[in-house]
Amino acid sequence: MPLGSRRIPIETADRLFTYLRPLFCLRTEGKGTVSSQELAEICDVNPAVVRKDFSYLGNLGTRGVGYDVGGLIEAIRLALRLDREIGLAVVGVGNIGRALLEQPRLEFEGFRIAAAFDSNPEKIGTRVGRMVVEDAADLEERIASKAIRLAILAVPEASAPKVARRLAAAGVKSILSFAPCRIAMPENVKVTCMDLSVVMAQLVYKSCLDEEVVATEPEGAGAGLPEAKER
Amino acid sequence: MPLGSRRIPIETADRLFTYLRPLFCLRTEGKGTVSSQELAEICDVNPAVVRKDFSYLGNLGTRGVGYDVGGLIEAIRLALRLDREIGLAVVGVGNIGRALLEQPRLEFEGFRIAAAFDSNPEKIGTRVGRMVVEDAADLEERIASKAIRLAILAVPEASAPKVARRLAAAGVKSILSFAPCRIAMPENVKVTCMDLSVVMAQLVYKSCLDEEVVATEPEGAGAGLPEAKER
DNA sequence: ATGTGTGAAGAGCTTCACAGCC
DNA sequence: GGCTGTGAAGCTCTTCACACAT
Repeated sequence: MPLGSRRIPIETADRLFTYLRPLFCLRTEGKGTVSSQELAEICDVNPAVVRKDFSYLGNLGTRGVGYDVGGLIEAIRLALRLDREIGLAVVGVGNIGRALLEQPRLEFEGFRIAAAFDSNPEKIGTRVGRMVVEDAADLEERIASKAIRLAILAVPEASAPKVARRLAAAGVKSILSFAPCRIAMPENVKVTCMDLSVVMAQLVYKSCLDEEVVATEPEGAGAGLPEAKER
Repeated sequence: MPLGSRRIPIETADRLFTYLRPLFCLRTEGKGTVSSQELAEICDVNPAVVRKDFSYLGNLGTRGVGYDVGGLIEAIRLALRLDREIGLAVVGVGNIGRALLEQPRLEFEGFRIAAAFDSNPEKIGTRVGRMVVEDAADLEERIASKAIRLAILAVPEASAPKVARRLAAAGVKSILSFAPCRIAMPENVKVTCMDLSVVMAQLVYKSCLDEEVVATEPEGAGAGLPEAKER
C-alpha cells in the first residue's frame, strides 16, 4: 500500500503550494475538515485534481467526511520540505527590497529574512523593517557564515548578473531575481526571474483568448457553467 | 499548408514570451539571424522545442541559415497580441507601486502606464516617475474614461479584494495582484497573483529535488552534459 | 448518503529522427 | 555541410467513473 512515497508530479507540487494559503485561512476560521469539493472551488480547479494531488501524500482523507485541515497543512509542509525554517538574504534595498523588508508576511510562511545588503553608503547601517542594512562588499563572508542558501536579488539590471555570481560563489543555491534579464548560473543553482512584462503579457494573452471564444461563439451559453478550467 | 493559424499550445505561448527578451538583446547587438540551437542555449530549452514553437507561427526560418531576428520578434508580437500598445493602471503607490512607476522599463515592452492611484492624501497629486498620483476615489471614472483594461494591484492585502472588485466594475479585464490572497472575480476577469512565498517555496523545492538526485546517485557523471531540462 | 481513493482512458505536450531546403 | 520543419512515438498529467469506507 503506497505510503505517500510515490514521486510527486511537478504540477502537483506547484498546486500543493497554492492549496496551502487557503488552508491556513480555513484553519484560522476554525474549520476542522474540508472536502475536495470545497477546496477545489476556492482554488478554481477540478475536485478530482485535489483528491489525486493529496493521494500522492498518502491516505489523508476520511471517506464521507473530508480532509482534516491541520493534517493537510502538516502533510503538505512535510512533502514540500517547508517543515524547517529557511533563512534568506535580501540583496538590494531599493523599492522592492524595502517592500520585502517592511512587510513581515514572509516570516509567517516558513521563511526568515536573515540579512539585507546594499552597496549605497547612505543605506548601509540604516534599519529597514527588522534588519540593519549591511555592506554588499561583505556579502560573501556574511552569507557563508550564516549558511544562507536562498537570496532575493533586487538590484539594478546592470549589476544583477555579477551579484548573482557572487551569491552562487558564497553558497547560495536558489535565487529569486527581480531583474528582467537572463542570469547564467551553474547547473546546481536555481534562478527564477520575476519578469513583470512576461507575466503581464501572459495575462493579456489569456484575456484575449477569452474574447475570441466569446466572439466565435455568439450563441454561447452565457453565464452558464463555472468552466472550472484554468491554464 | 499551415499558415501560422493553428491553435498555439498554452505552454508554447508561455515560452514565446520568454524568447522575446533575448531576441531584443540580439537585435540590439546587431545580430541578423539566430539558429534554434543558439536560442535554445540562451533560454535553456531543447532546440527541437524552439523549432516546434516557431512552427506554430508559420514558416519563419530559412533552412541552413536560421531565423531572421527581426522577423521573429514581429511574428511573436503579432501572435501574442503585443502588436498594439497596452495601457495599464498602477493602483497603490507604496514600495512596489513606486518601483513600477520609477523604472520606465515596462514602457519599452508594449505597455504604457496610463494612470496611478492611491488613497493616501499625502501622495495624491505628487509626481512619481512620469505620473501624477490620482485619488483612488476617482478610480472608476478615470479607468472607464481612459478605457484601461489592465491593472497592477499593489495595495495592502486587506483592501485588495475590494479594490479589485471596483477595477472589474470599471471595465478592467486583467489584474496582476501583489497581494498574497485569493481574489474572487467573475469569469471574464483574469487575475494573476504574484505570491512571493509560493514562488520561493517552489524554488526551494526544486533545489531540494536536485540535492536528492545528487545524494541518490553518488557515482553520478559529475559535471557532464548540460542536462537541458528545466521545470 | 456522502465523499475519498484510484485504475483506466484520454488529452496534450515533448522528444526524436529524418526528410527537405539552402 | 548546416539547419529548419514535422509526422510519429513516447511520456506525463488530467479526467472520468466507480468501488469502497464511514
